Amino acid sequence: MGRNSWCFKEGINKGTWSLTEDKLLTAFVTTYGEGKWTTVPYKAGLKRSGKSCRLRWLNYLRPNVKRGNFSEAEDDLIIRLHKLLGNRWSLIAGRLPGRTDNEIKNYWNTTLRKKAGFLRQIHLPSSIQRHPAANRVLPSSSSSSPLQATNDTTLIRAKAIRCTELAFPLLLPPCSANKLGIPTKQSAEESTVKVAANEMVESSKGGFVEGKELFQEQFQLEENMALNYGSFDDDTMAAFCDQPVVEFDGLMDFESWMLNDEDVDDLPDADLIQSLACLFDTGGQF
DNA sequence: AAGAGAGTCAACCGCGCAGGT
DNA sequence: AACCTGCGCGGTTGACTCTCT
Repeated sequence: MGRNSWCFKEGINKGTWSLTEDKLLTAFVTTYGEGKWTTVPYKAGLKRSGKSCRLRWLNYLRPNVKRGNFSEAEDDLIIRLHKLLGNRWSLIAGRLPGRTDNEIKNYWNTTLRKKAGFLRQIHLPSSIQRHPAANRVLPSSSSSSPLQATNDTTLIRAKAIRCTELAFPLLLPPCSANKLGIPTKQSAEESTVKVAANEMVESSKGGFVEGKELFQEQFQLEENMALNYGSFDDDTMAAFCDQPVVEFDGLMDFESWMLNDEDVDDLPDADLIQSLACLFDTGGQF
């Protein structure tokens, strides 16, 4: 099925690109533009496959490709988007200007997977069932559906389930350890707090609320910042408007966020959006 | 100093989709 | 309907670097 054009041909170079090859490819694409990758090697005088040229351009040579370390804000955004979208690296990359899907994928596999593991320590009692929508089988491109949880990336939408006991990583300002048995901020990264849904706990906004309300508060706070297009700081819980911020206040904003962005070329289809709607639906009761 | 093991990341590979013939 | 072309995607590989002993 049309794979011949990408396949190995006699005398083709493989492996790391040389400076000369980079210059040839950059000069060609800068002059003639992207596209028609199968003809690029011939026209540019490169002994590479078109596929290799495309990859090299997109992941390395293209202008505005951001190199170097990921910021804390980028880490958080990737983790939250991965929780939402799964291994759809191109979609995730679409939300991080200058980052490529390959780079994000590598970064996830080498670094963020562990970090995300901690953030995913939301404790679910065995009796809790996921919302039926989360198990729905999607048509066609379901193999890359954001709902498809990989072995280690179980999609958990806390608002879509009913809990009797709640747990979350401590991202809130430190509460009194004596009152709640909550560790201090310093040890928060290794711990998960368990609070009964009906247990009265101190809210970050002041006063006491039930555990489930605090969890909802925490969840919404995180979700808003993750889906806002600004960076944020877990220590202060303050969003920084260093990039255009899109308010996230539910599915409709999520849809518009995804659909109105010209940089996103792989848009969710109607079923996907419907499924996301189900995930954001509390199912009537928390 | 050197060898082993772990971590990182550029690049490759196979698959599948959309559109054209 | 069947096949071809062009392309994009996600998983995997392997060379290189870093860290530990």
